Amino acid sequence: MEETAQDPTRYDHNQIELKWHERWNNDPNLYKASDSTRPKYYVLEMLPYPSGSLHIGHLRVYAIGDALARYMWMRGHNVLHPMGWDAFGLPAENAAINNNRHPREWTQTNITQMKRQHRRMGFSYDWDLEISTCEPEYYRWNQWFFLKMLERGLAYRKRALLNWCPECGTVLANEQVIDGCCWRHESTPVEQRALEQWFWKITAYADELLRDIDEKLEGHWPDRVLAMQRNWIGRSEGSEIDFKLEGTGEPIRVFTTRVDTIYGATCVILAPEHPLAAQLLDENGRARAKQMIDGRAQKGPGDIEKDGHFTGHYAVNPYSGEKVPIWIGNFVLMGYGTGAIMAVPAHDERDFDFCKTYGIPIRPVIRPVDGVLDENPKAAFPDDGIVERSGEFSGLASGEARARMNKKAETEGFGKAAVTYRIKDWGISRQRYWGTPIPVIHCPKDGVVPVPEKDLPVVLPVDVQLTGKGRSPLADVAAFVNVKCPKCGGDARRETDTMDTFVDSSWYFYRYCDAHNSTAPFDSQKAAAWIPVDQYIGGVEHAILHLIYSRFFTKVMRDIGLIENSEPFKRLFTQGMVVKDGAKMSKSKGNVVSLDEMTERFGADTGRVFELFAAPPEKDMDWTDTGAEGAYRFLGRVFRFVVRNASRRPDGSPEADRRALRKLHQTIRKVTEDFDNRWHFNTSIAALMELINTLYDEEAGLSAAALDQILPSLALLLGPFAPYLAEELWEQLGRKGPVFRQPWPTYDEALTKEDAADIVLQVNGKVRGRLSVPFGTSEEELKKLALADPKVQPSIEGKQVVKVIVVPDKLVNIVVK
RNA sequence: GCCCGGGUGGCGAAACUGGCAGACGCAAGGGACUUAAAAUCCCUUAUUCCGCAAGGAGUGUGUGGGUUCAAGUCCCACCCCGGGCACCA
Repeated sequence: MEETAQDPTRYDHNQIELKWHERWNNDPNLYKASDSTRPKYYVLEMLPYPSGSLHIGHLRVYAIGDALARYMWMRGHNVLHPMGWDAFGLPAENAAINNNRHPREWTQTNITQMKRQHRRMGFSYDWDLEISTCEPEYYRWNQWFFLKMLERGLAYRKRALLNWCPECGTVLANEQVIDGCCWRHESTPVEQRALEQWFWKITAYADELLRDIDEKLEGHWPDRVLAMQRNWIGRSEGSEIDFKLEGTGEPIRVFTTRVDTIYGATCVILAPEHPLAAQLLDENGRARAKQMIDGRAQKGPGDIEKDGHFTGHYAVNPYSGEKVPIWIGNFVLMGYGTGAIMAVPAHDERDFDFCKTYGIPIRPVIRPVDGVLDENPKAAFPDDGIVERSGEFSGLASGEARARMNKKAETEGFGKAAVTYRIKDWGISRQRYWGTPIPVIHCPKDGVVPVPEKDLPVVLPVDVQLTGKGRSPLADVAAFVNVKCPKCGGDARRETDTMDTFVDSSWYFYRYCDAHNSTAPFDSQKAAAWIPVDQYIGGVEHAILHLIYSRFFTKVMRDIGLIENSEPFKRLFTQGMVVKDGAKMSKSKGNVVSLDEMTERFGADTGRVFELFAAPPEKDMDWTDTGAEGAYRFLGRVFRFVVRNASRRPDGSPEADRRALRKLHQTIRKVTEDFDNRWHFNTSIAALMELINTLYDEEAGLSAAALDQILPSLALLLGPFAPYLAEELWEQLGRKGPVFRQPWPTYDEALTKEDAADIVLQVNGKVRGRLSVPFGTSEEELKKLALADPKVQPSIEGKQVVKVIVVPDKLVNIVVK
């Protein structure tokens, strides 16, 4: 490119942005939320993982959050807008294994890089509050929370079959298994392994987590996220009923939601892992059970066939006294309900399939409310109806029958009404290095002994051999493992598993409120001043993982007495993905546009404006370079208009002024409403484009007085979307910044009014003409004008006018026959 | 199978409470400026038909019905696409 003389009307994004970047960086208090006389507003984007460097796919969530933060400042709030790093995690460890770099060093390098990019984008973060979860100052509080959980009986250890990802070399929580595969390795099937693990009792809060969805979150969180959480918690009301093992009388407890069908139960089916199964089965049967368990662990994408095996034993139905066979079946899950079911083939599709296959009788006991009992059903009838052939309960409606049967079970002591949840306790142990050490010590004499609070943090050792193979690398670090028991002083071993990294992100937003506290995770009063987060923004992929863990943590913290609120996030917004060439941006797809490249070519402002303009923020958006050029042209047009007119003092014409000011006030209204109602920044930016188009049209006729109003307003309106350009224009207009501390412009409703009402004239709903009349013209008058209109005349001539609909200031529709 | 979204020009989209469908941008075409190009500025652009033209007539928001003076918007049935859950008893 050839050297050209400096043209002050050229929009040189690099020159402008680097100038302000420099100034902003030299002002550490610029974005400090220090004015507590203003109402608080806490806006937060989900904590990023420092994976390397940012690309334009990452940009979107921050562009949304920053626009909101700046707008809320301008609306007079004291805004908390922090940023930090979810710095523990597997990629760091894998980088260490593959490239022989220490996870800490790898992580630090990435943080430095990404922080530089965040700053270059001009986001309004208070970097003073920056946290990094891999620092002992942070993770010691994970350990502290662990001890609190232990004290309250919310942390426990048990041996269980767990999801093991061979690729990660560690176990996964249920929430981290997707389609039978690991959430990080989409094509790696998860294996079942029996391991001794730490669990947190999220099930103790299942009911409250569910209830607060309705009571506190509904209407403020996206429906689909709430639907996913409800589904995940999976509350189900039913009954637990004891069948008796024939011979010994040992109770076999089943869970059912349809106790009203129990007279139709023709067998009892146990999960193959059910403890009783091992007792009842012979050697051959146990082999079949093992087959079923293994077959299920390796289940591929498709369904598995129903498989069953008769134990040779019988159980007695407590209502009918009938003797039914006991089977094991691969479709009965040990982890849900009681791990045993009664099969009612006539009224449950799965039971129908199973019993059909094995020739077990099918006995209908429910008839449709307005029908008869189907004696030979071709398929299960799963609906509620009227109970038949059920002794004293015959003739009752299903619901009533359930209530009375539950009562009977309770009175006679063989069962009760019961609620079951799908959600299971959160397994937090991980057999990896780069995470928070679990603060307990195993003593041969005293068993599991918590590390005393005064000894926290248990610091992650630096010198560790990482292999990624099977067990925690910490187990091989003698200096770490070998300790004295805090209770008896004898030789003991440290726990070598680390915590799931979702622990780190479950409470970080509290830490921002008091980021440098060295005696507590945070000060309760400081947190109370900011929590709940007013607006949380992030990807929908965390709908059940992070967002349910954080809700759980908040409830526990409340019960500990740290805070008073029960929900962490008042409002949640989930932004759409950035798509390029029809696919989500990712390294493996090779469609990544680096943020640095984009910034160099177009500037941070253009990137932000385009990402907000191309689609409403909750929908996926397509990145195209030509689209970004459009956003760049728009900013250039604004820049040139302001620079050209900053020092002109023209006389102008009242008509041009009126048209331009009308557009200005309409735009202020539009952008304000978009912020306050639905965040459709695409239409806000479209409105700003319309404004600049009008200003170009009217430029020659504008007066100095009009310009004095228009130019500063333009800079302010641009502030949330293109902060660099806004600041530059503000300065060129001779104003003192920063823009985001100025009051948001207000509009005058009277000035937004058009001169005249544009009335559409329709005949039978078809547009035949239009009319310009003063606002408030009477219905009578409009009707008269419409009927007399020369454009309308031909369409009604010779026809009978049946009716005339008049919508004042809008439309007249003449109905003719 | 169940639960959420969604289907509008060549493309991304707008139309918020039923009242002119397609704002705004991209792409495309034309023009101005320029020796030329880039940049910039201006104009055209859903579609079919009639007309030399000014202009006019029709069609059009996944499909089929319905409600209404009036439907992208409301109701019923269905098709397609995306996401979530999926032997949860």
